[in-house]
Amino acid sequence: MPELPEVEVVRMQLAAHVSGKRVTSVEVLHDKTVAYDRTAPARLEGKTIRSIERVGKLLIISFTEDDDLFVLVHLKMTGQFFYVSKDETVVGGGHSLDDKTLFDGVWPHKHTRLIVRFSDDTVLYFNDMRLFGYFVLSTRKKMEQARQRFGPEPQRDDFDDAAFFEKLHRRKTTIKAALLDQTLLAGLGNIYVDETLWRVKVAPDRRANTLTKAEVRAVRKAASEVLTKAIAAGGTTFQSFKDVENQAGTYREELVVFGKQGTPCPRCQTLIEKTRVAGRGTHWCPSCQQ
DNA sequence: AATTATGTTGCGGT
DNA sequence: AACCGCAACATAAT
Repeated sequence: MPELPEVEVVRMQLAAHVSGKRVTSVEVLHDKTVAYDRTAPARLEGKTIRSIERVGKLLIISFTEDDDLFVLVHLKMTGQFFYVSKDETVVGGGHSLDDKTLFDGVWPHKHTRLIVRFSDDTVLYFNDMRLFGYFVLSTRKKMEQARQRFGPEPQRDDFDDAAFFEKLHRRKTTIKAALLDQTLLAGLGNIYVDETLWRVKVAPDRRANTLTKAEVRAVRKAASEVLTKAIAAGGTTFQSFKDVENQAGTYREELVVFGKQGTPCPRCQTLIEKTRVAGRGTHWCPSCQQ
């Protein structure tokens, strides 16, 4: 269930390990993963990976030999990549609820949906337990359309705070629902929204249109800091998730409210509550978040 | 057995 | 024409 930091960690790992490699075969193990077009991935055979980019939580793979061919990958809740070299050493990464089932040292396993093999005998596995994720071929036009559905990412230095305020000001929904909307702001998910709102002392069920300009600026800044720190920590890991070179992301240690219900708020000692906002489990301090 | 899960999308209603 | 809230997608753990 990766959010922007986890997807960025995966992107960096993939860029380091498969950029410049030539695809020799793509094996589709589950049709839904490729939008039921099981023959399409064969078009990747013989192509060399040029780059791996990320927009919000979406990965975009491009190829040296074809300007109009892209792969769009979304991990959704349980998608993960593992990159395995000839000697079976894991040097790729992914994310899972519980790697006892999803990452048991055997490839492929029951949740492996697609296998990409490269000319140097290395292999990339795409696993996705819940089958919400996708790995689909795209034209440049469709790729651009997908890109345009995302709002700006909070870390951008050209972020337009005034435009963001105007958008939020027109929203009647809760600030939490608004921050989860990827067309407004790209990258935050349930964990990092809760962490961001705690930092700026805003209650998750406040109406988005009640935030002041100063609060909106603070939200953007806090979101940026949270995402940047989470990337630096290798993402957030629950259960026993393993990451780059078999390391777990350590941002979990820095979480203040997510999963901390019943523990004292580090700012005011009031107990953190877990409620439901925007249909999601929501963690917050009822005293200092207003 | 029922509830929950770090994400998005499509639907009916406003 | 937006915008809103919620069910749906599919699987496993508690």
